[in-house]
Amino acid sequence: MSTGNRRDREREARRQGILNAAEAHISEFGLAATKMSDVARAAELSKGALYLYFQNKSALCAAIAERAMASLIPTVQDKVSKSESGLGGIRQLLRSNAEFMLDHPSHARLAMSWLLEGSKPGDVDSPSFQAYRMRIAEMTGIAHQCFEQGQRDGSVRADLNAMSTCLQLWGSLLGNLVLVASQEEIARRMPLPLSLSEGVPQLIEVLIAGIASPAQDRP
Amino acid sequence: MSTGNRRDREREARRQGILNAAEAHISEFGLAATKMSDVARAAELSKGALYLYFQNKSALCAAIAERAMASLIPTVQDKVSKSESGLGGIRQLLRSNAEFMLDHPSHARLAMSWLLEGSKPGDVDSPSFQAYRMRIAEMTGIAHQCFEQGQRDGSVRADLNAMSTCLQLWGSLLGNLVLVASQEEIARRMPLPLSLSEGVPQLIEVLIAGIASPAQDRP
Amino acid sequence: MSTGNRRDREREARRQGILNAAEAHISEFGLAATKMSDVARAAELSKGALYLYFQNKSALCAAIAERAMASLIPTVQDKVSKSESGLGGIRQLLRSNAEFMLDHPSHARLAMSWLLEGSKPGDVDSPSFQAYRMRIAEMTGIAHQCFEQGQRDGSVRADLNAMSTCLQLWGSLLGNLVLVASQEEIARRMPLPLSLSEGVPQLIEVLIAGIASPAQDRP
Amino acid sequence: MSTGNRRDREREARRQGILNAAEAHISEFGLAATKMSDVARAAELSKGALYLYFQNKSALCAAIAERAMASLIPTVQDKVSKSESGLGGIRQLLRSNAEFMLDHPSHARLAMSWLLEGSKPGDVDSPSFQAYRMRIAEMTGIAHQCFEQGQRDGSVRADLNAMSTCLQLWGSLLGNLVLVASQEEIARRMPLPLSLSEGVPQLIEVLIAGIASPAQDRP
DNA sequence: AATGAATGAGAATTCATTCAT
DNA sequence: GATGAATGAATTCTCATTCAT
Repeated sequence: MSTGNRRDREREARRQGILNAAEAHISEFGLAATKMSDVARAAELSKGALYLYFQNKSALCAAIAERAMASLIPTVQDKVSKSESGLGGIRQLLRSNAEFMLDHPSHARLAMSWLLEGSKPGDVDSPSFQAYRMRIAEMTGIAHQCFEQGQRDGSVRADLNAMSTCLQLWGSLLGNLVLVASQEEIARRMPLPLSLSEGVPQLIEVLIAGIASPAQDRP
Repeated sequence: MSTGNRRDREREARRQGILNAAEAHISEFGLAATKMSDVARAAELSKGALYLYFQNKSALCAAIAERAMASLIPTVQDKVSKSESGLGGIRQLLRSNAEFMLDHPSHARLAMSWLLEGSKPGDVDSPSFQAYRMRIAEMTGIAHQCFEQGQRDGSVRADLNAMSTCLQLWGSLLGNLVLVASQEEIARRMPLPLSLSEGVPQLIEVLIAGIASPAQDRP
Repeated sequence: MSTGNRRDREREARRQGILNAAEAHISEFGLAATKMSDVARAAELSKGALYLYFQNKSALCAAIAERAMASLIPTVQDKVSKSESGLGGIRQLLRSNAEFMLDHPSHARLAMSWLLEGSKPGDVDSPSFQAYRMRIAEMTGIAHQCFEQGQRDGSVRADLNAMSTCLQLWGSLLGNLVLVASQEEIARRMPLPLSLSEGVPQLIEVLIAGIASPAQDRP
Repeated sequence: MSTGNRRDREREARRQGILNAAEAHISEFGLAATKMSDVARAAELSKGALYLYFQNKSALCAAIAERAMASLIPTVQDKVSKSESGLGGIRQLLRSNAEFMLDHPSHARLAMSWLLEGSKPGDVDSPSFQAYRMRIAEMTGIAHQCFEQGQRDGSVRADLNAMSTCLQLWGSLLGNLVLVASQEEIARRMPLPLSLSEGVPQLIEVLIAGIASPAQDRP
């Protein structure tokens, strides 16, 4: 994996630095409010240098998302493999995802913003985006497998469509984690007695309970 | 409610026309891609006139959201009141919300975009925003009441925090309805065998099952 | 032709003002050195306002070229129609074109720069460009007719392909008028004893002599 | 001419490689669309290395033009010296130039682009540019001599100013060869039934006929 | 000599908002 | 009330040139 080449290592380090800077800014201010110049400043680089590492803003975003998933997948795989039931695997999967997005709020903001803004033609052709797509396939594969195993081992309701439900679980998690990341905004709309992030474990249990086989797995 | 004054009626009609135009454009293209000039053109009004009815773009958005909730609340109240159990009320509430957002995808897009973009100082002071806040309080009130009733009548799990869970249900619904509204974007990321909107009733049943008391209400 | 509408007249006046400003700047500094901000400043307008009148820089250029040809064509038509021979018509056509480009050096610079820079996809779809294309067709039509008439009336060599030769005459004229417009640059490359513009009538006579029937029309 | 020094020979080879790369790219895409990085990539050299061989982009262009003329001049001299009349010499000169520019479209594009863009202060002081200026003087000298010989031997019209007409012939040729090189662009403006390059010999004959003494040299 | 990462001064274009009519 | 022309700050992206290694 390592090239052994100093030049390459430095280049990769810079690339990571840019991703860190962008991620941090998106976490705090959101995607739309994150300008390339903000990223450049945060990365202590000139605006032009950004474009030596990423084709354009869209590719930069894709790279953030890709890196995030790439780092999350091994954890998920590990946790899932240690679960004794399919349902347990789903629980681990949800927990890992939630934990990750709580640590990296930019991921939730980015994923959702991206869906809402839509992509310009050409955006989806960047190498970063292609890589991102592959990660999604990996993660989706894990979830799907888990779900079907759960249906086979009786821990998960058999009447649910696996693919469809997995997507719904992810949508639910993502929706809620955007709320968490936007707690400040929400507080402008309604009184919030508690910290949103603390409720996430409960949310996961509700979702798990929702897909569990009737006489099963109440923790 | 009606002033009986032609001038006022016309003014209100124009206002509604603008809201319709904006809502339609946001439904189709998203918030960021909806320019004030697009709204003006669709409303067959000049750009300047928009500002006679709404302080700024943010207030226009607030007005859209407010109108949406205002129109939804009576339906919800009616449906909820006819439910025999608290859990049934929650189900009706989720169904009504889902139905509404499926009919008006702008609502889901707007609500989420808004959270993600954040608001500029001053945005939250507009009359439209204040009105929106009141509607949220109403809706929240209904949900909260329902939930607690469900806990009292035994249909809803007693171990859940009412306020927190209501918000989570809404987050789940919203997250999923954004996915539905962004089906095209999602299809660029993964293969989608089915129409996302068709899965919404199932999602609601999963959520309901998740909050139902153990030996209860499996449809 | 006139709309009788003050608004429209003012709008058209502004449009012309922008065209004038752009033309003047291109005449003096060339196309590549003419920035939209230069045009805006010269037209005493904001940069944004330019885009109320022209889709983009390319469309602005097309409009300059179109206006130039539109104003030139009637003169040419008049002069040509008064010629007693086809060859005489060609002479008038060349003279009119030359006179015009000497008065408006931007036209020669623009036409040539445009060829050299190439056009981005989409550039050729602007209304201005379409209009420009129609003007070219008109002018080409006049030249072609003239040429063939000359071949019929014996004043023009019969061995020449009409369309091809017309284009060559235009290429020759354009090439030379770019030299005239770039006299300063040329002077940096070689000693120039005389004003280039004064030689243009002679050039035209050389070209005319080149296409004239052997025993004909030596002035 | 050769230093006999390996170091120097290698350096010169690299220099030529850069010129080849630049020439090829300009031929295909034009001057404005030819970036220094394109040249570097095509020359299989780093961007920085370019600047070890050429002061800047402008000097690189000058060197291309200089090399082109340097290679063309001997041919021209040879052809001209074998002509039996001054007019014949001019014909050979035009033919050689045309042939060369058809083979190396970059030369026409470059020469014209250069005139149109203008030169920044300092550009004309580079060694390459000085050398280019000398080549122009040589070529001009040949043409001028030829022309005057033609006037003495009666093959060329005596009423034409030699220097002025030579420049005009060159302007005509250059103008037309830019059209040839931009055939694609022209096709976007008007229907082009024929290949422009095929017409060049005819153009030369027209020009020759235009400067020939009345009863002379019709081929 | 050679590298190629970094710079930074723009370039075109966009759009919410204002204001004279 | 209504208009729509005008603004101008902001934003993304480019590219000739430099310089530490």
